[in-house]
Amino acid sequence: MARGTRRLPRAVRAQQMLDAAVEVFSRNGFHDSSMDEIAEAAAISKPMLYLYHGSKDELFQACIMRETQRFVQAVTEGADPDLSPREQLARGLLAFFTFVAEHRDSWLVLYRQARGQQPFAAQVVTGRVQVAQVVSALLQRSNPHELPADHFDAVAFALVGAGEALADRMLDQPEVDPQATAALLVELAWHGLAGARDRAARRR
Amino acid sequence: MARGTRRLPRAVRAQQMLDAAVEVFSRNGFHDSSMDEIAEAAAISKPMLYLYHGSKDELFQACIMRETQRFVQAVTEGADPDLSPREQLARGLLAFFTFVAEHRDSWLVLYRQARGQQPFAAQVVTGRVQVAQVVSALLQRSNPHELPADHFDAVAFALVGAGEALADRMLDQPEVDPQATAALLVELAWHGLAGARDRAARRR
Amino acid sequence: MARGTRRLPRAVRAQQMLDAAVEVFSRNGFHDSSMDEIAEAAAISKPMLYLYHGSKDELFQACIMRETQRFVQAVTEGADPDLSPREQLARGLLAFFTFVAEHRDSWLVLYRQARGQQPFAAQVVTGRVQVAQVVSALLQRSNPHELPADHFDAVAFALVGAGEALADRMLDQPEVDPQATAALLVELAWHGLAGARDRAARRR
Amino acid sequence: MARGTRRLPRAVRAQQMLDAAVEVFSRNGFHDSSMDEIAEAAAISKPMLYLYHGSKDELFQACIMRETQRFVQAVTEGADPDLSPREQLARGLLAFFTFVAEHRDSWLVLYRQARGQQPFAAQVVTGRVQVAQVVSALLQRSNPHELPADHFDAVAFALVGAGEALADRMLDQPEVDPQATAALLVELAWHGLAGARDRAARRR
DNA sequence: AATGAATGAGTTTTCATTCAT
DNA sequence: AATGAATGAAAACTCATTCAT
Repeated sequence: MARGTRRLPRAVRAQQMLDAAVEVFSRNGFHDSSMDEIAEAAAISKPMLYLYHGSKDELFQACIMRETQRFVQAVTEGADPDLSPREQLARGLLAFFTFVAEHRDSWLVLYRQARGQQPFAAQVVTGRVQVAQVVSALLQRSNPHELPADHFDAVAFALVGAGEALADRMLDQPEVDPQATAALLVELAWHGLAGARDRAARRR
Repeated sequence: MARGTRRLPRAVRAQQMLDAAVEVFSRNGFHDSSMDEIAEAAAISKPMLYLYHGSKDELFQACIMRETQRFVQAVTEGADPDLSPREQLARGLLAFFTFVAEHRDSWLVLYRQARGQQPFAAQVVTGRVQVAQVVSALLQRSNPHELPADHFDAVAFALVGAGEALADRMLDQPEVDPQATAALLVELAWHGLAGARDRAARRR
Repeated sequence: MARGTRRLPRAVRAQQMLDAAVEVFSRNGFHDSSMDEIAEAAAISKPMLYLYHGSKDELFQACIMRETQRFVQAVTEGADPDLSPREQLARGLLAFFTFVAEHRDSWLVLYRQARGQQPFAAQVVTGRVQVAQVVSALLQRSNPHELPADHFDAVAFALVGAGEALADRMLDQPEVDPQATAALLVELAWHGLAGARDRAARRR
Repeated sequence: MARGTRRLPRAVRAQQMLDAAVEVFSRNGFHDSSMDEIAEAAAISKPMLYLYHGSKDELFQACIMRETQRFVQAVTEGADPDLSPREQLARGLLAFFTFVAEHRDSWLVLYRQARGQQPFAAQVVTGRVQVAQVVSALLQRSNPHELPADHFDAVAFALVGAGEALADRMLDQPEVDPQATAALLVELAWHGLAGARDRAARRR
């Protein structure tokens, strides 16, 4: 307070470093990113990186955590427990695809880089499992029939994988938009190919 | 240290080395696997690795190519164009999940390691796209309705992603068997959650 | 192990390294000098060598360039265009032999090591050709007769070779001094053996 | 000639290997020539190289010795003690330049490669000194004046150096022929630049 | 007599990481 | 608070040399 405007220097600095780190990591991968390069991208000296983030591993950790959090927040934001499960899924997926489209780097760090790097993969996998569990619960609520919970877990996993693949595809094909992708996946989840066929038939 | 049989013919040695390399790469990742470690795992000296495979990159390449070929062969083997699309998909998926269950390392190298490593990712992605196209063609044949090809491409990608995720899950949960996983995914593809519900209802 | 002064400014350190490198290269030759040995001779760590000079090749390059420059400067220093060609040559040769006597290592690196090493030989040869051309011009000016320029080029080359050989001999025979060697070569250049003979006759 | 021509016993084989070795060494230098490459150039297996020549060093030694001997023989061949010293020198130089022109590789191995390589340089230097002594004796006989032997030694060295430089130049300029080069150097030795000038004057 | 198979010992090079100021 | 200077440790890669057949 005494310094008024110099209120959050540390925190801001730390964020700037993370920005640079995420950018570099997503571009070159974990191992092919040197601390030198990251320091340069952040326009600070290497000792500063170490002072703020401890080590390369911890820095990568910090990246993962921040991006995970952003990701979770973006997807959770519009959640509304009063909506139907299907509508909840639809909104979540739309948020997801939108996030990926707008935060390429975040997504690539999480999905491409972190998953293959031994000490960090577990963390990402855990996150994925949690998302799957939320989806599973959603599906169970929408299908109050006598099916084992395990069935819905599996389906949820499949949906998550499908979402990831479509996100990946979207990154390669700029003409595909998040809206359409989300709609497709919801339909696929609810009615499978049959749904698409029927929908097409109805349209006629 | 009893190095097994010495003086093997080239072809055999080359395979031994690939076996060791796949094992080590799948365990540690590309960068955290040293040529020393691989040489030791193969029970040969490092120069042999270089003599037979040129460089670490080329060795990894060779791993990817061999495992890709094995993978493609396993999944393609039972293909029968006379069957219905659904049946073809069912068989392909069964072969796929069986392969993953029986060749953990192959799958991990391809799915986890190669996809994140800059110079090799393209190759794996290409393979994935090809698989998706085959699936897309299959789906189109089974749904002779007025839907754009692009729709089926997207659905095919989603299926591929779903398959990968379920394969991943299977590796963590030994009680899940390939048969059930394949059945689940076919059902999901054809009828979505509705399918599962109806099936459950019918069962009652 | 009392590493002399630590934490020197860049420029000074870079020179220290070149000093050590020239010494080691001149002693062992390019290939038989390891970066380890050079680092030790420079009393610094290997990474410093790479940080300051890029690679072994570049380090050798840097040595050649610095020593070439020193050499050229030493030989050119006393040049005076107003003097007679013969006097100019005499001074140049004296400077040359003096330089060699006082900078053994410089000379050996340039003359012995660099000339045989494939990527660097060209550079040294080029320098030699330039020196020969200067000498050739000098000779032409002192012999305004109808002889083709090519003749003087050849003679200049011969003189350069003679100078190198005498320099080499001087290094093996400490009692031979630069002064006498330079005088000998000038005389030889101007009058050949006849000159020596006549001079001897005159002396009688 | 199924196996007919497989007569060539040890000696011939050994020579073939030396041929290959000289060619490779002169092309790449000592260190950048691998035993693999030499074996391949000689169209035999590596163990044969070792069987016949012991080690890389010994092989290089053998090359130097054979080429030195060829060189000495070529230059000595036309020697005739009854001729005048000047004529003897002229013949020797002609033989020398002719040899260099016709045996590029031999010369390059001796002059360029061997002189810089630590364990072998001494041998080449010794040969050079011996040649210089022969020349020195020649010069003394042709100048029966009161000059110290040491003077002639120095002049002889200068001549040797001049010869080497002109040989080097000749290799780069194919239009220069041995005959002219030898004549030039003899004239230079006997009368220096004055000789050339007078000769030019006489021609007019 | 000849060779394909194999390796020990080294080299250059690159980082993540820490001093000293 | 910030950084230029410095390094320990390890990795990829090569090559002269030797077995075992």
